Amino acid sequence: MTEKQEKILNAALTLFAEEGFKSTSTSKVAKRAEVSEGLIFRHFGNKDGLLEAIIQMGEDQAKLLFADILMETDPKNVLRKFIEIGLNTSKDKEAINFWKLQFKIKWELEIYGEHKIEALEQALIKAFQTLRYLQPEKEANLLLTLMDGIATRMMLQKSFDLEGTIEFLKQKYKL
Amino acid sequence: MTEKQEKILNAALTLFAEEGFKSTSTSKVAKRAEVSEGLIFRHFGNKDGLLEAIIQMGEDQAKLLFADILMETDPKNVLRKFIEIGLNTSKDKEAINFWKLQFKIKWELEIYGEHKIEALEQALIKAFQTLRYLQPEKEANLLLTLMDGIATRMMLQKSFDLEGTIEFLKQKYKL
Amino acid sequence: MTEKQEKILNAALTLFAEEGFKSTSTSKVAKRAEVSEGLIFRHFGNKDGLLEAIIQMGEDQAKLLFADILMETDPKNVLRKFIEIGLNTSKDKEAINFWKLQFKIKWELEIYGEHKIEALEQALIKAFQTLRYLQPEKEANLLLTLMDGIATRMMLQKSFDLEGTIEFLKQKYKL
Amino acid sequence: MTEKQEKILNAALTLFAEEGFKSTSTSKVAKRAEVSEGLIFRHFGNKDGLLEAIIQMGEDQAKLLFADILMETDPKNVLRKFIEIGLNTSKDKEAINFWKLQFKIKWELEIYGEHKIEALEQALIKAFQTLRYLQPEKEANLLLTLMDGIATRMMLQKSFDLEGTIEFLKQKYKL
DNA sequence: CATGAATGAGCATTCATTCAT
DNA sequence: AATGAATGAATGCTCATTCAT
Repeated sequence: MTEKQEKILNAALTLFAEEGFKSTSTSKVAKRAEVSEGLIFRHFGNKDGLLEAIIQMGEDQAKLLFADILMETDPKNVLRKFIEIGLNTSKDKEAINFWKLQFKIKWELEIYGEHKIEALEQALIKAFQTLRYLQPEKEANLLLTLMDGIATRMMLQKSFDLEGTIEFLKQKYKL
Repeated sequence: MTEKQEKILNAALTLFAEEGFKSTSTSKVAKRAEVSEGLIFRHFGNKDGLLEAIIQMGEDQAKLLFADILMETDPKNVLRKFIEIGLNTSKDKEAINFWKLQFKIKWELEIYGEHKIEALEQALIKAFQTLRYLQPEKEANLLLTLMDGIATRMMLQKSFDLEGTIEFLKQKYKL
Repeated sequence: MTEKQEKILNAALTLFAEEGFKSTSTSKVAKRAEVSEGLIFRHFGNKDGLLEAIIQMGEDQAKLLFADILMETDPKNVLRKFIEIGLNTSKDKEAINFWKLQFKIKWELEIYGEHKIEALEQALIKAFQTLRYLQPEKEANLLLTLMDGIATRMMLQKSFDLEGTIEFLKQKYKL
Repeated sequence: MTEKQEKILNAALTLFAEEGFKSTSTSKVAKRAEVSEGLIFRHFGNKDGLLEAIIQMGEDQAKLLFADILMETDPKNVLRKFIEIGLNTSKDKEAINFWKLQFKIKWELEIYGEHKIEALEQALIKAFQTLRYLQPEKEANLLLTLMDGIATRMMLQKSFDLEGTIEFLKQKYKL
């Protein structure tokens, strides 16, 4: 990965997250990356290729983020760490961009990357099992679904009380 | 509202919901509505005007939908009806399109129409109060947030078990 | 000529003079005339027909204006009145519009209405003859040409000293 | 300046001069320049940018043309050269286009580029002063105004006797 | 690897004009 | 006579992509 390739990816990540994929022209990306437009195509083939590279980059990042949870053995810690993902994200500008892009793409292209969260789902199920919840699969699913809602609010509703919501959640799950 | 105006609105609603606002060209709308492209601009001024008309149309529909909940006096019924919104929507093709569009636009334009759900929030708070929940505002907010998550899954994750999730929710709230 | 026909002609005259023929859309004319766009075509066939009607209207007005000069018998008065046309025009908003339109159209369509000034030319030639100028045709032509220049400046150059120029001209021709 | 850029400028100059700025579509320019339409916008930003480039090109040319007059020291030569500008122009197809465009734009956009002729005006005033004319400013102004008239006729009135008029003028100023 | 000129399809929008009422 | 809905071609401009250097 050359320096210019990275510049392109970073520029594209920011712009796609801010304005959406369709609305961001390759010329805008080139300008922000301070690179000739042709170079984007040399490296990534076409605009979709650029998007894929960014998504891939994101998945790697996500794996790293999730690894911390997956390695946790104490079920309460699993839940706590999962619930706190959003809180940690909200403090890191780059992380926000990454997640924003994930959701924007979900909606723009109507692709829900189920496989990305499979491992996470299993970890949550196991945690709920250990904690003797009656319907651990359903609990896990509901929590995952709720996290989609929290992400939605967190990124779109300016007045959303992220910390309060997370506090309330932890209380509910007795963490 | 002439016949052709309605054809335009319907075509646009479907296409915007399917492909997104930016990705849908006015010419595509015109073709689907079997109408000249110029007519769109005669009636709605510009593409944004068309979108606004659709959103307005949707809001009127939403008000009708919410009115049923707002008039409910029994707190358990308030919660049940609210939770079941998604279920009812999922059976009506037009309603799905409308809600899909709402979410797509949220993400594409990053606008969260908070005022639209204010009345609903108040109704939920009151319901939780009556049911003696300790933190009715937080409960209401969490439920609303969860509904955003359910909507996200319902519309993007093909394998999502909507009915199971709703059943589980009702059980949780003892409805 | 109905009332609405007149409203259309007046609106078109003003707009064509202000913005030019090509740049003025029929819809703008209709709006300013407070008339439906279709009516323009009912009455004048097409946009060119509207222009022709205005030009005709202008020619009638010009004939009236020139008649005063043509009926003059004293050669000095012929010259004076001719030279002072611009001065008189400059005080009448409607007249300015009319002349502006004439020149704009000249340049936009590259039509020089020679026949319109033939009678005037003859009157000037005769005046110069009577005043014993050596080359009355050339004198007449030069004066006519100069008037085109004066009109150009008067209508386009904001700082143009119309009165001074006319005074100077009268002095030159000993009027 | 690439070859295609020049082709665009030349095509645009001709077309704008022949049909006017507003009436000439960028697609027509592209076709005549045998170039893709997009290229016009890549090089000149937008249609106005193209016009500006042409005007700039013309102004450079005009400066060259005027320089010859401005450097002249003999007052009679100043006047003669000035009066003969039109004659020289009339023999150069490209020059005619340039001047035609200047006047068309004057009328289409109602801009009179006063600063362009200031130096020329000063040179004329000085010439008339040296020749002991009583009102050199007024003489200079009148001559400039007359030249606007000559240009108008020369370019719009097919039957205009340019050479005769200039001959007559030279005689009047005893050149 | 990197540039930037060049392309052609597509976009939102405007326009003159027609037609049913 | 008058309206306003409706059309289809054209307009200025943007975009993703290609290619010679």
